[in-house]
This record gives sequence, C-alpha cells and structure tokens, in this order.
Amino acid sequence: MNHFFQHLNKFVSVTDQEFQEISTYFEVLSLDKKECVMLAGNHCDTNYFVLSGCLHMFFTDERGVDRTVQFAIENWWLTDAQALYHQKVTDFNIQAVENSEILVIKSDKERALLARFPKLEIYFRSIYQIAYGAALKRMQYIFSYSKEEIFFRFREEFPEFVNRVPQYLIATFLGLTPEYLSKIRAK
Amino acid sequence: MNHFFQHLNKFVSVTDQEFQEISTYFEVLSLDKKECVMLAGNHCDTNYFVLSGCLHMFFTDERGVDRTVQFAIENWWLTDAQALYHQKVTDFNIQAVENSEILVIKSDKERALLARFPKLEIYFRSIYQIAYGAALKRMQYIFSYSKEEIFFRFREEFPEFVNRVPQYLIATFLGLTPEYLSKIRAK
DNA sequence: TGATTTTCTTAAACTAGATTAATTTTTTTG
DNA sequence: CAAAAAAATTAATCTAGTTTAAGAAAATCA
Repeated sequence: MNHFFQHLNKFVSVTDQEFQEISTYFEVLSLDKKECVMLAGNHCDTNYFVLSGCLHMFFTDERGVDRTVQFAIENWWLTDAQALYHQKVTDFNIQAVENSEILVIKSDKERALLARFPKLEIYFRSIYQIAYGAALKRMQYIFSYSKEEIFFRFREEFPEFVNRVPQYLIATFLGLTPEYLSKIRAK
Repeated sequence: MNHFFQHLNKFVSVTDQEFQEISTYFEVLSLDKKECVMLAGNHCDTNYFVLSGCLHMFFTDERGVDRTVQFAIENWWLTDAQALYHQKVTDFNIQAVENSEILVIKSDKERALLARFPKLEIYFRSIYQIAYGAALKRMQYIFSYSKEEIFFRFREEFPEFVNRVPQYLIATFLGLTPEYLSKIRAK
C-alpha cells in the first residue's frame, strides 16, 4: 500500500489523511503465480495496480498461442484500457507471472474516487499518457528492427526484467517464437 | 474551431463563455499537403488537434524507410506523447497527408490551461486512455494475424480511411511493404 | 529424494513476406 | 494540355523467421 502512496505523490500531492480515505476505494489482493484476475470473455470493470510481483496481460490468438501484450511490475497499472473505458467485454487475460500483491479498484469506485478527489485526474492522465507513449515507442521498435535486434535491445534496456520473467513470455511479448529466441541467444 | 468545442463537450461540459477563454490558449494553423509541423531531432513541446484533414506521425528507420506509427483525422490529437511528457527530443515527424486545419498548443500553455480549467484533466485523461487502449489493440492485431489478414481486417474496419490515404502509407502503418500490399490486393 | 511439470534447446524443412528493379498508372502542376 | 512527380503494380529472387518434433535441463512438488 505504501508503494502506491509514494507513486501517487510523484504526480500529485496527497496528504496522509487524504490517502487514508483514498485507500478505502481499493482492495488488496494476494495472487499466487499463474493465478488470473481478468479472463477473456468477461466484462471488464476493474483496474489493477501492482504493489509487488509481476503480472502480464495476454490473449490467445487464432491458432491457440498465448501472446503477451503488456507486462506490469511494481508501480504499474494494468487493465484492458479500451474495454474498461467502453464498459465492454475484454478478450485479454491478466495473470500473475510471480506471486504478487496488487491493488484492485472497480470502475464505479474509480469514478467515485475521481469525483471525490479531482486532482487524481492528473495522476491518471499522466499514467495513461506515459503508457500511450511507451506503446508507440514499442511500435517503433517492432517496425524498425529485426527480431534479433529487438531482443538484444530489449535486454539491454530492461536486463532485470529479462532475468526475472520466463523466456517464452518475453518471446511472445516481443513477437517472436521461443524457438527462435533460443536460437539467437545461442551465440 | 467548432469541431473542437463539440469534441470537448463529449467528455466534459464547457459553456460558450468558457470555450471563448479556452480557445485563447490555442493557435489555428493551415497546412498544405506534405507540410510538416514536427521534425525529428527537435524538442517536442507541442500538441496538435486535427480540425479537418489528416496528419500522420512517422519516423525514418535505420535503412531510411519512413514508417507511420499513427494517423490522425478529424477530432484526433497527435503528438509524441512520451517526448512531450518528458520534455525530450523527439525522433518522430508529423506531416499533413492532406491539406489540413489544425489546432496547436504549446505544452506550457497546455499546463496553464489545465491549471485554469481543472475539469479538462478529465478530457485529456479520456483521450490518452482511449489512445492507449487503441495502441494495445493494434499490438494484438499485429501479433495475431498474418499481414494479409491485417490489411483486410483493417480495410473492413476503416474503409473510408483506406480510400482516403495513399496505399503506401497504409502499408507502413500496418507493417508491410507497399509491394506486398499491392500483391495481396490483386486478388 | 524421485517424479512430474515447466521451461529451454537443437536441428531440419518450409514459407510468408522482403527485396530489387523495371514498368505502368495516376495525380499534380506550370 | 504536356511534363514531371507521386503512387501503384508486377514478377523473380531470396531470407529471416516459423513450424514441427524431439530431447535436455530446470524448477516444483509430494
């Protein structure tokens, strides 16, 4: 919970007292590795914040292969932003990569929270702006470089990450097969 | 300008009087086809809103090929969100695909605007949330389908768009070569 | 500790899509 | 309208990365 308080305060000023009230809008949840919090086919009305551990959001493609579209480690928010915004059914799953502690907030609570503390709009605007910028950067990588280069640049930039997460998840996140990733690493 | 007023009012309530004041933060700019408003290598401190026409944001990859990462038509915002947020140099260009009318706002003005009208945080949070959601959806498409399928699905979903924008721009946006796009269309 | 499950590796055959290069069609412009 | 520039097509060649299939290593669990 403390992580979240600190993260909030990077973007807006929140007093201890305010945070006391803010935290009543959330639930804390402990997840075991492989446990899921969001399932394809369900209505998406929840947003998740990672206190510790690691989650990933993935979907199952037409041939039955799981593809990770987003990882989230400490201090990251994760949800199907589109489905959440439009109150639609999602076709993504969110699953714990490691044992994790997360904050959970339903979208009606989130709306109430924002109404009660308008300055948190600034916080969420920043979060989404950063996430959107990162997504465009990722597009740029995918279009710019060969798969081999994408992997090496990714490992360069996020070494802790590559050590922490199973290789085959990294592979689908970067858009290559585990076999090919294994091959290019064997140099 | 009217387009912008209507777009704002889809997300927050803004009176005519308020809008009068809001509009003083913006500049209106007319662009000829092919004209650029953002250039790789420059500091990114501006955000753009398309009133009419069409822009695209692209970068030049290592081999000198231009790659579109984002289109923007009427009622879309466009900028390098990451560079804007961190006040960094951008490596994207923004160029008019057609003759266009756009709104321009510098980031210091944008900050001032948000300070003056806090409810606009809601507007921008929504904009970025939607854009982020769309970016993840696009990742999903790119990883799910063959390039051939990506094109046909894209054309299915945005037919006006495909008719309006040169094919070779669509091609780099979808991550395939103009030659291959031409080939798969020839069926 | 041994058994089971999960993750990673290796190698051969195959193909979607890139590359190259030349030509045609369409659009723009003076 | 003719000339130039921009956009689209075609076809042959080539390769980065996938697929398939099987085995090895590591991690988990009872």
